[in-house]
Amino acid sequence: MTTTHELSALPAQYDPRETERAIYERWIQAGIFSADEKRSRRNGGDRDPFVVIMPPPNVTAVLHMGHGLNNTVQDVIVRWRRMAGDEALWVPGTDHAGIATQNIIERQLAAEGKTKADLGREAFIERTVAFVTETGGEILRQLRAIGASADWNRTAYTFSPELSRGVREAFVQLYERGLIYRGHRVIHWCPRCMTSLSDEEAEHSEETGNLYHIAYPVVGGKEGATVTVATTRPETMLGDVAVAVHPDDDRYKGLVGKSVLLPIANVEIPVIADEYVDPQFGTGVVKITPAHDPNDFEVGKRHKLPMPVIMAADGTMANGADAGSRVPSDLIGIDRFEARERIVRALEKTKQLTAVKPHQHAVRHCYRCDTVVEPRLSDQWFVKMEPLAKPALKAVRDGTIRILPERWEAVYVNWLENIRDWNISRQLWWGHRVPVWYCDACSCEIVSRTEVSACEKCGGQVRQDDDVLDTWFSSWLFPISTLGWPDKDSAALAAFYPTDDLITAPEILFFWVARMIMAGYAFMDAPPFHTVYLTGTVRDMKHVKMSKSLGNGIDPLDVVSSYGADALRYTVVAGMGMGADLMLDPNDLERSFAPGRNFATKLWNIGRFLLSNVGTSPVRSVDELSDDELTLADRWILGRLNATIFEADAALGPARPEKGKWRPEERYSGLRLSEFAEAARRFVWDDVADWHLETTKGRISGGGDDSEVARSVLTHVFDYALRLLHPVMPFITETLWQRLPVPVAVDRCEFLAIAPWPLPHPRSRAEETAIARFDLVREAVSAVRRIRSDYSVAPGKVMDVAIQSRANGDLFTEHAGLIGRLSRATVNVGSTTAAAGAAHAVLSDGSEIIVPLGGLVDLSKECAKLRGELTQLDSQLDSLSKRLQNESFISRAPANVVESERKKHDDWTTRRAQLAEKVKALCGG
RNA sequence: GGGCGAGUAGCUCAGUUGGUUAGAGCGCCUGCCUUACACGCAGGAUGUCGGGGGUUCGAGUCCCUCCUCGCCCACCA
Repeated sequence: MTTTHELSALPAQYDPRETERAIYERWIQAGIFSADEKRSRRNGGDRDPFVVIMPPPNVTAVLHMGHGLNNTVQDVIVRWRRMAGDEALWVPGTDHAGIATQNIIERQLAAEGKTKADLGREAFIERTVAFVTETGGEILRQLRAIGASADWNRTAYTFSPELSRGVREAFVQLYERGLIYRGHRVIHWCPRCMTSLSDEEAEHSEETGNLYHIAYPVVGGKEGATVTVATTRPETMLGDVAVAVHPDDDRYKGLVGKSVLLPIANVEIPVIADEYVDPQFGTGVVKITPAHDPNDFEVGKRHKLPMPVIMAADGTMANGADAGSRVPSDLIGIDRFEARERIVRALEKTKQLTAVKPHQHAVRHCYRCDTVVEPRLSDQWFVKMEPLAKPALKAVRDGTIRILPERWEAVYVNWLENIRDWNISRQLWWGHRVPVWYCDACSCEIVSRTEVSACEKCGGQVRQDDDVLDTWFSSWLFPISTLGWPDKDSAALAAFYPTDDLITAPEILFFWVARMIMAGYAFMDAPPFHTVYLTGTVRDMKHVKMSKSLGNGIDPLDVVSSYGADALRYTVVAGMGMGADLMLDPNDLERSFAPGRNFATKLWNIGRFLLSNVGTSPVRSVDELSDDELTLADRWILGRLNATIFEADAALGPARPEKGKWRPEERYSGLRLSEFAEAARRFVWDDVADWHLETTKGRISGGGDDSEVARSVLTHVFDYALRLLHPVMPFITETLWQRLPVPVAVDRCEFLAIAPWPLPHPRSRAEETAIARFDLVREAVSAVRRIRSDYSVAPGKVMDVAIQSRANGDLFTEHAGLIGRLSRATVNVGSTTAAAGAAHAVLSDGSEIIVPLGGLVDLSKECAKLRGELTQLDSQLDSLSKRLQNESFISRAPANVVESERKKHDDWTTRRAQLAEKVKALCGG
């Protein structure tokens, strides 16, 4: 793209579809999203690096509003820093998503009437690779449509050879440090996905089930003696190896040491005493099923009990290890829930089911397929988390890392303080294979960074562990592995690690964010980032989370094609408080995205005005303009621009902690994107478009020196407005900026996307008075307009207006023409006496607006209005007087507050007198 | 069961350390196609700031309590 001006006029209507794709293409070709290691200060360059790692979406994902929101926020921040002169890097990527992807392929196979076993492991993986290769890049392509300025040359994939190397390195390092071990214990098992899950992957949900009371006969006791246990999962009773009571429970003291007969399985099991039992709950007797309940497993270990497995991997009943023939033949192969029914019925028949009570309890479900998970005894690989958690906890406590919004810090701390070991092995085919080899000949175990083909000790055959690693075991390395780790000499790692902000959804605070922090300290001895920003959730108008399955989703690409990416981005950014949920109506996209679309159109039309009025020939630089060349309106808008730049910077920054750690006063500041967007919108719409632009209308066409001043100021102001808005609305601002008249003698870069972020103008000193004085002019205009509206004076009729002002007569005299033009009136400034039959208004400086209505209007209306005002003023004045007579107030309130209240009292008193006089003159009495 | 958050205009939400007459967008009402813009312009209405109590000269803001929603965590079978 060239910087020469487009001489053709802008089309009347902005068509995002026509422009967005082309502009994005030019950005890519210019390479402005590519970060250069050598320019990073850490590598001897002259720019601060600013790095954001994109939360990698699943390779199989399709873009939804959640991605839209999250990636827009990231892009706004990255674009802001890029313009601010940082070496900005946004690393994109995807996640191979073990369970999720495998499920999709399995579903495809099922549709073909096949299972993964039919294919075998190798063919299954080949097929999955083919699928991922074909469809995997789709979501990243979609992100380009919303303007994501990521460095696509660095696109990462958790299952790529490079990142896989990091996964192995991490595993081996942790193993060598004794932080990875194989454990035999009860874990969460999804019978549908046929794999183990981590604690985090087994989600709780409150459900009403039943608490079944079952009587177990006491062996050798009195005829008919029983103990009654309570359970929510009767089918697990076949795996019972004991019943337990509390050691101090007098009810059952005599029973401990005796045996009971387990119904159906017909095995004798002991009664034991264990502190774990709560005498208050249920019957005070607990059945102990070590292989199918984590607590019972602990009890079982303490009492050295056998641990029979009575369920197969798919959740059907089976006699597994140590089960003997506990499961009767008619239950074998029966699904666990069906088996529950059957067992309950059988117990009813034998009168051993003594009660069924509804019971609220938390049931865990698989986070991928929602199947109820089954606690199951098995061998898994675990990461010992406590040593890893320590530095991660310290980092947030001491301000090395901050989490926004603040409240999530407590959640984070709570999780880390109660951290439990992480089950990282999955019984899947799709994922990084556990890098452990076994030699059966000498029964040794080899953990290796490279492939092992023969036993190191005996040269015998080896076989690799069948399991793969949890997907999160690769994504927790993302901030380091995408930058080249474990390659210690990686230029990218040196230039860009630690990164800066991490922007993601709170759902993965534990899955991903906390673990990345742990990995950062474990492998780099440094935090991965200094700021975690957790966005809200996108919901529909009933506050239900948007999801494809519920059919209440919005496809961001629909929004892009209807209203443009900028409309989507602005709406999302402006509508979202920090960490707050965003409500959008999937049934009314037009209304939902109106704020963004309307604003984009507004910008477009300002651009059209500029092009047709200011033209395209170079303008003077504002820096050359002297104060006396500028009109009051010019000085006002330049002042407002300065204020807006300050507001924008205050809302967004600081970009990084000034002294390495967040100091208390800066810790929760910045990243208030909606405030930033709102400040920019107010400036463009309320100030530039509604006021300043209107004041230039007579000037530009007038020719001469002032015409040049007006062209210059308006161009400058719009230029800077486009810069401020570019991070939020990159496409339309770039389009308009490319056509802006270039200031004389000012170099400018090729793209707005890399144009310097606005700095406050040096002219700022005199601005405060200019702002106050022009505000009075605006007040006068509004007052006249209100009178016109209140009295229904026809829009076409030019009204005669008199302004009386003691303090600012010169101001109004000077601007009488402007005030008249903006309010459609002929304005005279002087000492006209209040005429009967005229409407009045008082400005904040005490100046009076008088509009003779020439009998057009019923005066009683004006009088009623004035009397109402008077009454209101009286009551306000009354409470203010009381306050000022209150000695506590005078003595305890800060002096400046008291002073301003006094001044207010004086002002109001004057106003009251004027008003009363007016009422008397106009309405008599 | 533990912890956290929210309740402000019809809707979605701002309201920094307590201090002018509580704001914005959308919606609504009135009038306007005023040659950049009807996706617009001008004007307007609407709030016992969830209820109650307290601290204070002063509370939407701080404290207590209650009510209503939401979220996170949790091995009571």
